[in-house]
Amino acid sequence: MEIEAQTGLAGGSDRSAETRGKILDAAVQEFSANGLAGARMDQIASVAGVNKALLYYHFDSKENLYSAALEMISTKTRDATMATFLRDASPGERVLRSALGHFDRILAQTEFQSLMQQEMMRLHKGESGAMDLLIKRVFAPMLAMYQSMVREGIASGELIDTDWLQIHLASLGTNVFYFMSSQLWRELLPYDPFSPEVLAERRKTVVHFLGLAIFRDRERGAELAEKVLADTPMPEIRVDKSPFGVKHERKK
Amino acid sequence: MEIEAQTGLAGGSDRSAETRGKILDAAVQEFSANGLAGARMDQIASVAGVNKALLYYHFDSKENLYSAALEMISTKTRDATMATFLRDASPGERVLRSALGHFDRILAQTEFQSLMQQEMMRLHKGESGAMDLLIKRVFAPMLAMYQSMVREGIASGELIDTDWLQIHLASLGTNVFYFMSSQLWRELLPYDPFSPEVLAERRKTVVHFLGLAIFRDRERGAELAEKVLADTPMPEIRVDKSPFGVKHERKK
DNA sequence: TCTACTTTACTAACCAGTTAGTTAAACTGA
DNA sequence: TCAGTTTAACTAACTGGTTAGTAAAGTAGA
Repeated sequence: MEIEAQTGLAGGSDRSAETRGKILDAAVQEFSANGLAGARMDQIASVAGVNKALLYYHFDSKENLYSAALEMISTKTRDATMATFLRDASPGERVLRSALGHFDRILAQTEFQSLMQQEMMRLHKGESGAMDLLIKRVFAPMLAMYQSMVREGIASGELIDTDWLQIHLASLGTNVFYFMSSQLWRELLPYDPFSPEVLAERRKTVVHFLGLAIFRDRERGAELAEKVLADTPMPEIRVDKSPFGVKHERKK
Repeated sequence: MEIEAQTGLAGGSDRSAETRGKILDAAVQEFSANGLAGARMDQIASVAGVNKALLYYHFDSKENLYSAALEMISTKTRDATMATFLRDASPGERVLRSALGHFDRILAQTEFQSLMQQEMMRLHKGESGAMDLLIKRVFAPMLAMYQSMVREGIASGELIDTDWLQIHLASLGTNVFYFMSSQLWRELLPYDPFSPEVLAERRKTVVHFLGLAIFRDRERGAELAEKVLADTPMPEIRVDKSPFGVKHERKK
């Protein structure tokens, strides 16, 4: 028995696995750009270079394909994140590293963030969809690890004595908010908030600020921030920035 | 000449103004719950208690109605926010107050936040829509005021010397992220993250954390946080929490 | 000969927007 | 003061474009 068959519903050959991969990639693109309702099955088929009927052959429905795409990208993201937590370093340093990793991951791959935002809004409306699974398999383990990391840091006296969730929210929230509102900053700030230079500066500021905010000894926080930044280069920014996805408009 | 006629497109009688108000309220509800694409004109009409054609009589199109609804609620929010900035207090205290005010505003009225989130995603896709106007009339003045407030605080030595934008992002980001992911926390945390007690605790933590993070003198930050919290009671939480909006499903 | 895939043509639903008409209040002039 | 006229506010029923999903028959490779 093979190891796959997690996401797809049909067949199991090499060829079909490859095709499913192409479809999933196209689906991630289309869904992250247009949302579940806004995405067009024809567009996904066209980008994947296959016939529309094939989407229904492999994944039974639009929702099914959506779930599969969501699961694929989430698993990827989880594995990348968990790696940060497991480094050999003090809890405080790992908190800084994970904040930086989060920043870089959003930079390098917008799709996950975009899909999550949409999924949050769907969850709000009670259309849980594929989220239940993700919560158990992706978010719960990540959060548990984060929690024990921060608690360890508080217990050892390295970090200030505050709610561990607050540190988590402050780290992630700042990044998510910045990228979420990116187009707003573009209009509001007198400089381009997504030029490589400005991004590098933001990255620094995020980590330094966190260093000043959460460490008992602010000087140590600043030093660690410096160290973490020094050995983590900023990822390449993808060039396909703004026009990401295709608009679908009704004709008049 | 009358003062109104800003949002609506037709007539100007008392009766029509009242009807337009009802339609706009219904529209805010439906659009914030379902997004521009997901909202149903039939549903808005039904909630407003009028015929669908009347929506087209008063506002020419779905997009037009959307813009009008967005503008109405944004103006409301801006006025509430500006009030915080203008209090007679030190810059640092006003920063704390505005963070708390932001938290409370999201609590008391989810619609604005929800609409903004959606509008951010549309902006990303280049469908700027009504946002250009809002940026000039709502966000630009708020941001300018915030910036000078923080800079004043840094200049006087009250606040740490960091990018003013970082303080802004950290304050707002934490709140936005918490409420955006509310349903996720509901599943992940061992307690209800939206019970009045937990919310009160979050509110405290947010302000205290900011006090510790941005003030040169941490003790002063803690004291000011205490003071600000003491004279700002938490708003009532609306009871119509989770099921906000109506789902639209295709029939099989 | 089976699995993976294509092609073409279709349907059923959905939903923004329109049309053609109704109601009632306000205005007009003799 | 009231019949006649206009106009703003509103409705019921329909139209037409769009799109998820299906059906059925066929092709290519291993």
